[in-house]
Amino acid sequence: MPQTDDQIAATFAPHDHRECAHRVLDEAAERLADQGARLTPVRRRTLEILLESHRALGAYEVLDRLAAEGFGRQPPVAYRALEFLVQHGLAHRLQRLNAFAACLHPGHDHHPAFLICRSCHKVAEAAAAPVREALTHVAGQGGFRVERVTIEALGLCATCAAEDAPDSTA
Amino acid sequence: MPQTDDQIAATFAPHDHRECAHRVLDEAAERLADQGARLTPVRRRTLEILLESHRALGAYEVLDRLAAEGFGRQPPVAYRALEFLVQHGLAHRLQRLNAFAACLHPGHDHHPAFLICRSCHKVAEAAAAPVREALTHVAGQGGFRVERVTIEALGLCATCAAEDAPDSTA
DNA sequence: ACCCGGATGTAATAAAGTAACGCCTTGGCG
DNA sequence: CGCCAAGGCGTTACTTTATTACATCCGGGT
Ligand SMILES: [Zn+2]
Ligand SMILES: [Zn+2]
Ligand SMILES: [Zn+2]
Ligand SMILES: [Zn+2]
Repeated sequence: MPQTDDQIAATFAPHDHRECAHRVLDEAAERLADQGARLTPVRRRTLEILLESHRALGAYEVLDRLAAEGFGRQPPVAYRALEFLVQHGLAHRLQRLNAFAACLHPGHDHHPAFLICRSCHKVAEAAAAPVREALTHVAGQGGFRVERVTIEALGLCATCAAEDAPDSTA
Repeated sequence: MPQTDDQIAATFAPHDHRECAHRVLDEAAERLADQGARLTPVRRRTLEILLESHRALGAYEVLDRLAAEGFGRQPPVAYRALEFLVQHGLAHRLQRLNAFAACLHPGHDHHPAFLICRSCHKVAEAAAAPVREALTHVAGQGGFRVERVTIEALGLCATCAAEDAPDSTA
């Protein structure tokens, strides 16, 4: 399974995020090497940018960052890098947000459910298997064969709920 | 519950669609009257347009239709009518498609799961309760309180699967 | 050196969505 | 009736998101 309950809480709770980023980046490099895919500078930098926080970034936010660092400043630069990362399971696209987030569990279940906190805007990945199973069952009864699912939840994370404040971007 | 398994199959199978549309339109008018909301000409026509098929339409497709019939030809015309319908539970927005579909079960569960056939492009509404429950449970273990969910499945409907052809727009 | 495919970069354009404003109708009220 | 407030409709203008098309560059194989 992609992540335990602790990992959901860990995403939202304050933590040493450097460690998150390093771990994922290392795993990413390794996975790509296996697949014979190249982690070029733009791609690597794009992943690093996504990894800077647990928030999802729009393609144009990423593009601005890349452009500021000397990479191309046209939309395809960002879209291509992001698409590459998504295809190789290193990032996810959030439909509700038109945004992208680094995958924190590369190599595991690549179609997780997303939990989006409406207060801190962080995004956590949750195990989608049970959810997908329920959906596949319901659909199957109607003769529909599910191939891909999008599961995104909007809500309030434990950390924000504890603060009880209406907003916090910590 | 919003719909039975039969209703999923019914959506995808050939059927007298006039009947679908009439039934929903009547229910819609009734519901709006209860709520004191007005089903104005643009709004009514927008709903009728969505009801013409079980496919989801983009805002601009709807707009083109409205414009051709003498309504305004600027985006807000379509977006306002669509938003009104969504807010009153008469239509749904599909995140994956950036598109809208008439709700075929107004008055019931207003946050269904959507089953989108990749071949005929029809959209069916499935009972989301069990799915949402599974998600709420998983999220809850991580301390996340789910408030709204988006559940959309891409796949193949029974009718298209039976035809076994890779594509059919019937 | 030559060629090739993949990766970058660009310009240009499409598609989706929103803000802001004015006019007109509806419906309540003196 | 005349008046006003609210809501609905239409328009202009604009923002945000995403794609198409094409030139260039780089690395590896021959
Ligand atoms: Zn982290
Ligand atoms: Zn939060
Ligand atoms: Zn029908
Ligand atoms: Zn189908």
